[in-house]
Formats: sequence, structure tokens, C-alpha cells
Amino acid sequence: MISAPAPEEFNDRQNEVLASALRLVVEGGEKALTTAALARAANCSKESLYRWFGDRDGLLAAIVAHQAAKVRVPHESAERMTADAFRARLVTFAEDLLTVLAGETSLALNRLAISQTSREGAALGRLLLDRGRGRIAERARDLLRAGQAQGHIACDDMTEAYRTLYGLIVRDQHGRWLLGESPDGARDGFAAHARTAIDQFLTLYRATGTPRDQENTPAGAL
Amino acid sequence: MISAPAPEEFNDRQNEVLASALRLVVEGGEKALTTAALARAANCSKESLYRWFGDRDGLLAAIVAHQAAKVRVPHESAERMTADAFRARLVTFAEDLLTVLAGETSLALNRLAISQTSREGAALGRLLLDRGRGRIAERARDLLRAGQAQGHIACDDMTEAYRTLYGLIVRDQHGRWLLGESPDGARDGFAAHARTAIDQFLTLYRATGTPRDQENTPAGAL
DNA sequence: GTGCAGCCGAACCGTACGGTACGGTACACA
DNA sequence: TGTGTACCGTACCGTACGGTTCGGCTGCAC
Repeated sequence: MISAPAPEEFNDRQNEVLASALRLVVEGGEKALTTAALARAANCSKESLYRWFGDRDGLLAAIVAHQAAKVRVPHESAERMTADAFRARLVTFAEDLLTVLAGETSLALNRLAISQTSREGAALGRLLLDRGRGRIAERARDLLRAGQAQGHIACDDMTEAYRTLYGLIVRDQHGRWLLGESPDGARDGFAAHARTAIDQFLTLYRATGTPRDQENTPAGAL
Repeated sequence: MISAPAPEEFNDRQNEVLASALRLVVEGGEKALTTAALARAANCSKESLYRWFGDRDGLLAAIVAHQAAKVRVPHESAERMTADAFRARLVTFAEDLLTVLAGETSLALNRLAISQTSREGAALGRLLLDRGRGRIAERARDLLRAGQAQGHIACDDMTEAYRTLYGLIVRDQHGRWLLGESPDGARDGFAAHARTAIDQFLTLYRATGTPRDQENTPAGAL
């Protein structure tokens, strides 16, 4: 069981320690994060670690929460956009998404949460899902909603549309990266692929009366 | 370092033990797979485990190799297809892909390989990538190539086309499942979503002279 | 000053796990 | 019948790690 996911904030010293912890995880994976190693790296005592975070699971949760807390999604203002501006905003979103997912911090945290799953609870995964991807999805849905309101795209289910958008942007790359393939090779092509993906997305969801648009609403999708 | 990824086959007894090992991993994650627990579950001695698989890493590699070895992709015959038959074959592929990825064995193995990544090597991830996803991708590319040869779709880069197909089918679901979200809710919608995804794919890649088709060939994609 | 709280660093404890060694059994083969 | 091989089950060893305790230092309240 994971101790309370800490809705309360941590103080400066504690955040500093969490930053050290995150660095350990990024560099050496979960097994590099021993309490002794963290105490040494952060110049603090194990006693303090246990006082602040409860136990090791609490520490893991705090690391994820700490990092998730600094996810700051740029607010997508809903002001009037031309079709090109809308497209440009989507391309920017796509580039941002790929950049985040390819980042070693994101990858390390995802690996950490995934390896903690399976054991009943999956609290870390939920945390990452809600506070990480959730925020990003929210931003994208706002943007899509604005595009829909202004007639740039036609769709009734923003969540469905977002999932399609995500799929076109990310494809199988996140999985490959998680399994150890280096994102470096792909990183050069982020901008180019972002444009391609958005073109594809707009082809599917463009509002110019393409007859297939009604089909893009499957039934029981989670 | 992981001992030789065993190109040689294992005998029946060893395969039996590997099946037990896989069951342990599926049920309890990596940390449930202790040598003692496996010896007990498989009614074998720890001594035999070390004789057969070298060390724990070798055992993990053997588990992955063992499971990957039974990936049998139905051969996609390239005989003449109508457009509808081609579409149906794609839908079947999509359903198969979702069913495999949502399976607890696949999820457990992916979690195992992902949690082993980060530490230099990532041999398990490579194994899974090559012998798991690779086979599936190969099957899909064969099918796409046949469709292309018979004029059902237009694209010059099968790998790019396959990645788009994968993205449209899987979207963000694999990641969510890996993080602990239950596939059960989505499972009912597999068939419906498979059809939707294939419709979208065909919209993008249909050969009927849609002018956007040339754009589907980004530059530096990995 | 005295007392107290928070913290560091190090020593300590218990245990779980990877890996090894050994005794005992079944079976093949001569 | 003797010898060897492969195996099981168990006991064993060493260590690494989670978690606790303690002594000592600093700073603050009074």
C-alpha cells in the first residue's frame, strides 16, 4: 500500500532530495534508487527519508508527484484562429508531445511506474496517467474543441478525436523507446513527422463535408 | 550482462519450467519470480535452474525467448483480393493486434522487459522488439505490400504506412494498459474500433487519387 | 545559559534473495 | 552389480537492502 499521495506540498529541502532521487532513477533505473544511495547523493540521513516519505513506496510516489507537479501545459487560448493557425497549433502540440515522451525523465518515470504495476494497486501508474498524460490530453482537447467551434474540424467526441491524434503522432514510438530503443535517431524527424501527422489528422477530421466523418465514433472505447 | 540469448532450443522439461516462470511473472510481476519460488512452482531444484539458464538474467532472457518463439503469425497469402477482402484482412489484423497487446502475457512480458531496460544493455527489450513486434510488423507489411501491388492503397514506404496503421489501431491504449488500466473495458469495443481504424487508414492511403497521398512520407523517421 | 526540535551520519538489525554445495534417488548403461 | 548422470530437495552462505536506533551537531525559544 502506498502512503497518502501527498496532496500537500513538500518543502524546499524535500524537493531538493526528490530531485536527487529523480536523477538516480533517470541514471540507473529503479534499482539504483536505494535509500542508502539517495541519502548519500542528497546528503541527508535515511532517518529523514523515512520521516518525510514514510517508506520506499511513499518515496516513489513522492518522486512521481513531485515531477508531475511541474507539468505546466501552456494554456490553449480559444481566440479566433485561421485554419492555418489552427494547424500550426496542432503541429506545435505534436512536437511538444514527442519531445516530452522522448525525454529521459519521462521515460524513466514511465518505466518506474510500469515496473511497479502488476502488483495490486498500480497507484503510481494511476498517478502518472492522471497528472501527466491527463493534463496533456486536456490541453489537446481544449485546442480541438476550439477548432471544432470555429469550424476547422468536425467531430462530436473530443476524446475519440484526441486518441486518434495521439496515435497518428506517437504511433509505436513510445513503446519502442520504453523498450530501450534510442529516441535520438527519431528526434531529428520530430518536426517533419509532426507536420505529417497533423496533415493526416486534418484529412480525417476536416470539416469540409467528407462523408466518412460520421464513422469516427466507435462504441465502447474506454 | 545477459548470457547467450539461446538460439538453441530448450528441451521439454526446460520449457515446462519456463512456462511456470512465465505464469509467476504474469501473476506477480518480476519480483514474484525468485529462484526459490520458481523451483517450488516448477518442482525443480535451484541447482537445475542455474545449470540450465546460467543466472537470473539468463532465466529472464529464456522466458522472453521461449514465449517469443511461439509467436506464430498467420501467413498473409498474397493472392488476388477484392478491395473489401483487403479491408477485411486489415480489420482482422487490427483485432489480432489489439487482442495480443491486451493479453496479460504480453503485458507482463512488456513490463518485465521495460523494467529491465535503463540498465545498459536492454537486451530483453531488443529481444521483444525483434521477435515479438517485429514479426507482427512483418506480417502487416506483407499484407500492405499485397494491397499496394493490387492497387488498393498507394504508398511507397511500407514501414511508414505500417507505423501509421499501428498508431490508428493502438493509439494510447498500450501505454495505458502498461500503466495498470484494465483492458477489460475496451475489449468489447475491439471489433468496432478495428473497423474504424481501418476506415481511417484507408482514407489516408486509398489509391483513388486523393491529392494528399504524397505527403505521407516524412523524412527522418526512425 | 537550558531545553528542545530537526537533522546528519554511521552503526545496527532482520530478512529476502541470488547463488552454491551436498545428500539422496531414479535411471541408463555396461 | 557397479558406475555415471541428471535431477530433486534442502540446507547453507554472503550480501544487499529496507528500516530502526543512537550519538552528536546546529539553531532556535525561552
